[in-house]
Amino acid sequence: MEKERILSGMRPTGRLHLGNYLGALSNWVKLQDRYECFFMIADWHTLTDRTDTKGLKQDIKDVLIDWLCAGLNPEKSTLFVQSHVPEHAELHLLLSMITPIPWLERCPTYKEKLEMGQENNYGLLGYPVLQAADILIYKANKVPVGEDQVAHLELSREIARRFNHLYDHVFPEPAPLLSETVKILGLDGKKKMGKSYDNYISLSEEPRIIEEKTQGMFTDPKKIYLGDPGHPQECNVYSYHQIFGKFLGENLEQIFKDCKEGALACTTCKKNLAHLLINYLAPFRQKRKELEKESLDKILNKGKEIASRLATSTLREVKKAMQML
RNA sequence: AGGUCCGUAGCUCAAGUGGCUAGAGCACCGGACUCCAAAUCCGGCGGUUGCGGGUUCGAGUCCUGCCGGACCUGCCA
Repeated sequence: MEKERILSGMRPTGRLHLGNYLGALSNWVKLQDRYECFFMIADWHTLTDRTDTKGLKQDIKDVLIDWLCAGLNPEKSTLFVQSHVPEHAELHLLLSMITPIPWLERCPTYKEKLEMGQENNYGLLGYPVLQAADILIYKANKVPVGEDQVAHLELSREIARRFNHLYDHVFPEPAPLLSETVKILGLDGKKKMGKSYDNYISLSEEPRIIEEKTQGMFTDPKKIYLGDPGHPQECNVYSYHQIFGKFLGENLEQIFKDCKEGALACTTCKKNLAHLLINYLAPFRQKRKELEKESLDKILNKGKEIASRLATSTLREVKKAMQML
């Protein structure tokens, strides 16, 4: 029986951080064996809010390197850059003709971005249509998404349905693949980890920087003096211990108890965490060092080839269905 | 293409009819306080006022050209 197909993507934001890894990437790695996977670096999508394209190439490379460090395997999965397969754009154009604007205007992410003061450009409004094209051009059955992406995926399904109804049954409706992911808050303990909040730890972070950053983490505001009882269940540093502790065999119960009794100083607790993270990330740093020396064009070229073949074939079906061939 | 308005610190905005060294909040950095961090209190950094000309003793402010942006009208893609 044929494997189901998956498409997912990330925007080229440069080096990835723990949030990217725990929230999506580590899950992708697991999906590789069960599904036929297409993983895309969405450089076109990033243009909706990035006009400065200096450094974009490096950002793409950095994302790819981190993917490989995390365990994405180009022998198993197709890793490619969106703009290397221009068929996405052609399908996007065709789909845009059957997509009513109100469908796009009511997207929560779109409305949020506008409220944030982002420029209301054509590409931003059409973002979900391009996303639909990304998915449908590979006839992906499943799309691993976070909660925040469900609405956009719903739109892809509607567009697929509409196309199938108007022309011919070309597209399978892509279903969301919700998998349990680890949510990690940023170093500030307030917002989710994100590059733009500057509250992250990169997968490739230098040990010295990891020490500095963990030292600056937000802790329990009720624990002022050394010896004060802590509240580990509400402390962001403890939640990091919970996430990463198992990898180095930490005794979580002991930490919890010591913190609660005031026996564990936050400084010590943070030093331990830094040590933990440095060890946890050591393999990433090691792997990156090796990969940085290599040319990765081979991987991207292979990805482009496989993706293009499929994309071209789907696009031909689409145009046939529309009586354009 | 034409018309109206606008452009001041990284961000949001101040600077009566031209007039002292262009100010404040947020952000950032440092200090105090903490085992750290946060909160709070001090202190600091930060500007060729979009660019170039002009009028004037004196221009962020007035005139002009360009650049950039918002909105309106036309062009019936």
